[in-house]
Amino acid sequence: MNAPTIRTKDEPSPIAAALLDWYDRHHRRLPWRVGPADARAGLRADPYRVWLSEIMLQQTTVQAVKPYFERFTARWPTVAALATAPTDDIMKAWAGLGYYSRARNLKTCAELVVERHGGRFPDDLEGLKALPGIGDYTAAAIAAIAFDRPAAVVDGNVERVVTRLCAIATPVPAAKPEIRARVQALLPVDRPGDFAQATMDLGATICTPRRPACPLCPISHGCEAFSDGTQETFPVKAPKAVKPVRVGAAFVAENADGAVLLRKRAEKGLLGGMSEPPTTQWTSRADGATDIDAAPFAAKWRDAGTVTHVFTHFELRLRVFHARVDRPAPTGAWWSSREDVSGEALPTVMKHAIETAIPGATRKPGVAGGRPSTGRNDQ
DNA sequence: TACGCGTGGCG
DNA sequence: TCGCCAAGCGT
Repeated sequence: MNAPTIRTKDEPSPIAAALLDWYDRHHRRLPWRVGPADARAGLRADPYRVWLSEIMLQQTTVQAVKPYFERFTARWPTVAALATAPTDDIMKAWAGLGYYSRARNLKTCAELVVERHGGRFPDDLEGLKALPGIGDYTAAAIAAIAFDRPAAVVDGNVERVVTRLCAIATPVPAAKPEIRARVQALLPVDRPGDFAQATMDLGATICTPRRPACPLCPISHGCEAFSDGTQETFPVKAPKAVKPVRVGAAFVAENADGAVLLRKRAEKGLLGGMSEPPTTQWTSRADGATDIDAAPFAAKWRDAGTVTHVFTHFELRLRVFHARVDRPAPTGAWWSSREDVSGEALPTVMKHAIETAIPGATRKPGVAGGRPSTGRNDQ
């Protein structure tokens, strides 16, 4: 940190002033955002849209979130509308975005906002943090962006910007308290929401993990790491554990009409509440059950190939079998018609498994490029 | 504190 | 190709 500058109470620090000035000129335009000009005219973003976007953006890129955000807000324009939506509809709309506990919490949180808070989000950190799915970061982001509260917003971008700015060598996440204190000290009292978004924009576009564009950075003059030429060494991270490999099998059953047999996973845990074709248990043992013997019922199972999918903490190798069968769905399962499959709450890994067995099955039917209704894929 | 929890894009 | 990583939260 540079020598502290003497300034009057409400005057932003030179760093914050430079950052806000840069934000005024270079801010990103995003569907959930109110631009700096409107913000300074007193306009605030809709707390519902800020909340929804922040939940979607947890560990997820802006590019991936955009279409989901548009679909959600078009279908459920208010928190009250979302609160009354069937959980299954929300899970289906969330399918593909990942971290599905976010979708379950989304519904619960909307209900609580309606029941406990009359349909309005709390405007303080404590009230926000009491809601499911809202932690330190999201509470601060909503408080600052939607309610202009002087909250220190610390996400991965801010961690990177601040550890470089102040050359903080403590590994993250242990450095979190120190980072938060630095942010709080920099906070401009009159524009906390813009400051939060400015810091995140800087991290996303200039102060990037690799090859940061320091010559374009509005606060490089105050950056310790830049002056040392060590910017790419921050933030310091603890070494990560190796990923174990798990193996299993998925059984994609297709009937004469092209319907696919699906079942629902347990509500909690991995891919909780989502749908899938029947699979074996996934085991880290190399000799895990990947055989036809593990099929949910006897059929002429054909080995369709293997899907490899990397989760956060393990790698899954899923051997895929395919069969034409004509029988009622077992208890707890259902035949999902050709038209319905694309709209099911299928995680990406399960879509891939089904595609491996039946190319085109999870794409929307009736459009060019879809699988012809008479097409057979048996080899 | 450390782990469980998805997915897609990028160099 | 593949490891890294992206606006974290809950337990």
